[in-house]
Amino acid sequence: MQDHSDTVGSPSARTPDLSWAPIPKSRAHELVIEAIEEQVMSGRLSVGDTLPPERELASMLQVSRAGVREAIRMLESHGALESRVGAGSSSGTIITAMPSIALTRLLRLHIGLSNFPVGDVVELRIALERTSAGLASKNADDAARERMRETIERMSAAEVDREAFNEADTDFHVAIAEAAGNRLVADLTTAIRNSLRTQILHAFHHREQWTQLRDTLRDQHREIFSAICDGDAERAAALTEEHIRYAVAELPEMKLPRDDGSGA
Amino acid sequence: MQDHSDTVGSPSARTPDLSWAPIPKSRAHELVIEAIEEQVMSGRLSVGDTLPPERELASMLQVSRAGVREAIRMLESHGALESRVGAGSSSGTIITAMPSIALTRLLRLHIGLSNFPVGDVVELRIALERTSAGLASKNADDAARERMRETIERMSAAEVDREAFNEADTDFHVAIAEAAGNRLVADLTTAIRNSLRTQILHAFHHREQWTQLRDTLRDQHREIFSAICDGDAERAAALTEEHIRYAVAELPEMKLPRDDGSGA
DNA sequence: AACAGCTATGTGGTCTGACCATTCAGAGCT
DNA sequence: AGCTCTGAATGGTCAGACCACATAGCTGTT
Repeated sequence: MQDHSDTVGSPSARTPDLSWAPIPKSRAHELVIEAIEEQVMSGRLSVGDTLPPERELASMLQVSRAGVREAIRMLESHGALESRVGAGSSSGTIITAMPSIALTRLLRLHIGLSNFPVGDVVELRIALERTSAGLASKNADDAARERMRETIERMSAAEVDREAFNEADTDFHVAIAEAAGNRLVADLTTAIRNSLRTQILHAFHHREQWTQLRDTLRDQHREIFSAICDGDAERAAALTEEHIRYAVAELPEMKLPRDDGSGA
Repeated sequence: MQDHSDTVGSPSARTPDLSWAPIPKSRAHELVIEAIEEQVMSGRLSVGDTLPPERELASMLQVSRAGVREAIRMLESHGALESRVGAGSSSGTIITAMPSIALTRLLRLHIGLSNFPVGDVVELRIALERTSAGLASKNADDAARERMRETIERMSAAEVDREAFNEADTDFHVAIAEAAGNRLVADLTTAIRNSLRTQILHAFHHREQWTQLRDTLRDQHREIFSAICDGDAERAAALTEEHIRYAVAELPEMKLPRDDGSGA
């Protein structure tokens, strides 16, 4: 933790620039977070390790247990921790690595707050999936290709309904992202997909006759799949962008953010 | 996401693969989060509004104040809330919209946990900034162009040191992202840049003679700037990718994540 | 009346201490 | 050996108190 006494500043400069205000972090839980983050950054704590028990951490850092718990909650909300009750080796608060869940919640929240228009999200999705498709064209192995093929098969099933189709659709894009070999991009792709899940499904249901749309989307998947198998990165990327733009254009209801508040 | 061991896996079948485990939400703070999120998603709460006081919320939801506070911390860590002490109108817990800070912390944390190799981050950065450059070529207004020009000027100053150069460098890329008119992409770009800030600076300092590198990078910025002013999206994107790849290649030290744990 | 200063009040921030619920390791019994 | 049961460790929750802080509004002076 840095001392917040660094008001120093350059004497000669006349307020040189902004620089984030060096807010005095007086809040206890932030100290705890800093302490934990320091351990993580220095490598003394890594995935799988367990934190000291809350009570112990509290006494070590000289804060109350509530403060420790608040810090743990914040880290947990970032997908960096997980708490398990009980005794023994598998209990306690352990360092984890589940950023995509955290990213999903974060994106969903801010989309809900209308900070991120759906159009912006779509643009990001295109950027990500172009990259994924390109990388997948080079890196995909047989198993990955099989996963993609399987989703297309599911999309082709005669009895497929909207939910199942959407699932298969999602799985196809996630499979590409994972095949690309870039965890970060894959996680972000998953997060975006999950953030928009409700709205996509909503749009699908507002589509009276969807069999034609379904077939078109499935065929586009086939083409993308083909390009990836051919190792044609450029074509895969272009087709992916085209596919996404087409889908968005065909599902205008997706842009309606406000729905009912009934969570599933 | 966690290990993708949870995905498919069973080739034979159905496995609706619902993803979301039916977690028994026994934890109190999760209920509180759901309650707040519901208000947000339904639009009853939006940016600027204030939440009921903690004590009141606690009694309304029939949980302890500690539970409420933990929920608030989690939302706060996502940049969706901010708490202020005191009385009167500007106090209390208010809904905010600061996703970029949250994204920064999240990325930094997971990069620290080695979940996201620097190479993956770079790939994402390229995807984002290609998009930004492309969009900026179409959307940039005079003010935005002026901001970019100013950063190039700062990079050209005779007395510029590594810190100042890095600041200007960052500002240039952020200016492009903002000029693109896509908040989400801009925030992510900022977050990535901030996440890597320490390591970039570290790499810069390990570079004995850096004047040549500095000039090259600055010239690349000039070219990108020129392409954007010309409205040449394709060229701007290509130059940006080239620029980033060049910088990464020239700063190999950036890939060393582990440092010493001694605070500066 | 206008202003300055003080106080009341409401808010988050923190701490303490207790108790509950869950889980596992190991003692003890069959 | 195998099973059962108990103890202990751990997170989950709660209640109540007090502190720090910032505004709103009252009070007193000019």
